[in-house]
Amino acid sequence: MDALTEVQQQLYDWLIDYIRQNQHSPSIRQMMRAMGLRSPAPIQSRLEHLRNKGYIDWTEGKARTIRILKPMGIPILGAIAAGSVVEAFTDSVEQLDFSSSLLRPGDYALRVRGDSMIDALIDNGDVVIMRPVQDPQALKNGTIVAARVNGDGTTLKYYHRKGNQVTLKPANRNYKPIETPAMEVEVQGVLVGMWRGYNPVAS
Amino acid sequence: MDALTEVQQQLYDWLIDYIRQNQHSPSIRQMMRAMGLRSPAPIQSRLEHLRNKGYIDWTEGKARTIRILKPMGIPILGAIAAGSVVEAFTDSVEQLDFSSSLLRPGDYALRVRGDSMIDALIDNGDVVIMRPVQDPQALKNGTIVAARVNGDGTTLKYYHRKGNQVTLKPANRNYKPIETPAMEVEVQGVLVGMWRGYNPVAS
DNA sequence: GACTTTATGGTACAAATGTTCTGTGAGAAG
DNA sequence: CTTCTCACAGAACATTTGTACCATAAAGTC
Repeated sequence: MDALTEVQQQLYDWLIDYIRQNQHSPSIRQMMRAMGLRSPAPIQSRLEHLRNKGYIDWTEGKARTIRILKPMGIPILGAIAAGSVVEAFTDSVEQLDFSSSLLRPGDYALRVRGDSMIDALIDNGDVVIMRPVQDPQALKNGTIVAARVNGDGTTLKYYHRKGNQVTLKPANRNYKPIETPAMEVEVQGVLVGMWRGYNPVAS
Repeated sequence: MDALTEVQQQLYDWLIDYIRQNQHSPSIRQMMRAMGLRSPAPIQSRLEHLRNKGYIDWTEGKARTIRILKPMGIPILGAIAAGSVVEAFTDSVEQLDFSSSLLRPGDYALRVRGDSMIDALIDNGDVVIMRPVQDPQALKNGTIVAARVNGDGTTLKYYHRKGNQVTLKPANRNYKPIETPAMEVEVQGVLVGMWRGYNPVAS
């Protein structure tokens, strides 16, 4: 990714902020005013530079169609020590992207009920993000899947297959694995992510 | 939230899909063509209905400025049993929202290093989403915070305060709590969420 | 100095676009 | 039946808006 000049960076930062707040891109004359300019031409020029450098894109001739190509999300500022006190904030620019790369169309979420996956650090109340499987044959052993056995109900388990025998293992010693023919198992999705929300105002 | 007529629902669904894919709202004539109409007036009418019912909003007179008011995200299809096989998919319409309500401007993420929060089900490599604290005095005991002690480094710990004494407790018996005067503790954020990504193609 | 890139101001134009108005018709509610 | 709401077509208009062109100037590069 090419570097930006100062004014290009200013416009780019403002653009991202505007789109985040308003859910749509501004018009060129809006950017003109925001940058303190009195002509649309400089904005046009900066936008073309931003496009040439791969930061943005838009549909030519159409109003307010600028797209941010770099993933949007919240910045991962650095690493935090959960062991001993070691690391401080850095100026890392890694981004946690919720919009495009992590989630795909078709993904869905499930709220976890129960504690059978507790050893996999998935708790009751957590939200798991699942992705439908196109090719059940390509499923790797050890992946966590949402599977329905015998039309009964959907459970979250480790998936293990040996020949035509499938074992669904919970991550909790108090529960027993389910062993059944592959025919009986309908894999509804593989685990791609997990979200746990905290309420900061709790006592 | 008021109910929608069939054509209104169609337009609304198409709108959400379009905005999700293109990062900007379509024009009225685009919607017209997508709905198979030959006049912009019906779209105008449907949009006003959607606005009156609280689903969308836009800036009058400006092109492509429609905003979706209902949170966007991926649908939470239901609950999944992690204990025993109990629940099936439902037609729940709850949404896991990554764009507006869960995350706020100013939020940032940190990648967790170490295992001191393992008993809180936060693992090495997880990404925690933190929110800056406006009023450190209002911090409740028991919340998980990113705190810097004595200018040393930032750690993720449970926050407990008693008078002017602050205790930062790890969620791992192998580590000891840090006890220090409140003066020495700089709380950089409270935990509002946690994300763990899985790679479905792993063996 | 000559040349290129970038930044800026000003103006102009065609296309895109939101909006309004008129008229017609279907269906539900009273 | 009357009334109301909603849906659709067609046309027209004013504004917004992307784009192009011309000219000036500052800064860096050769």
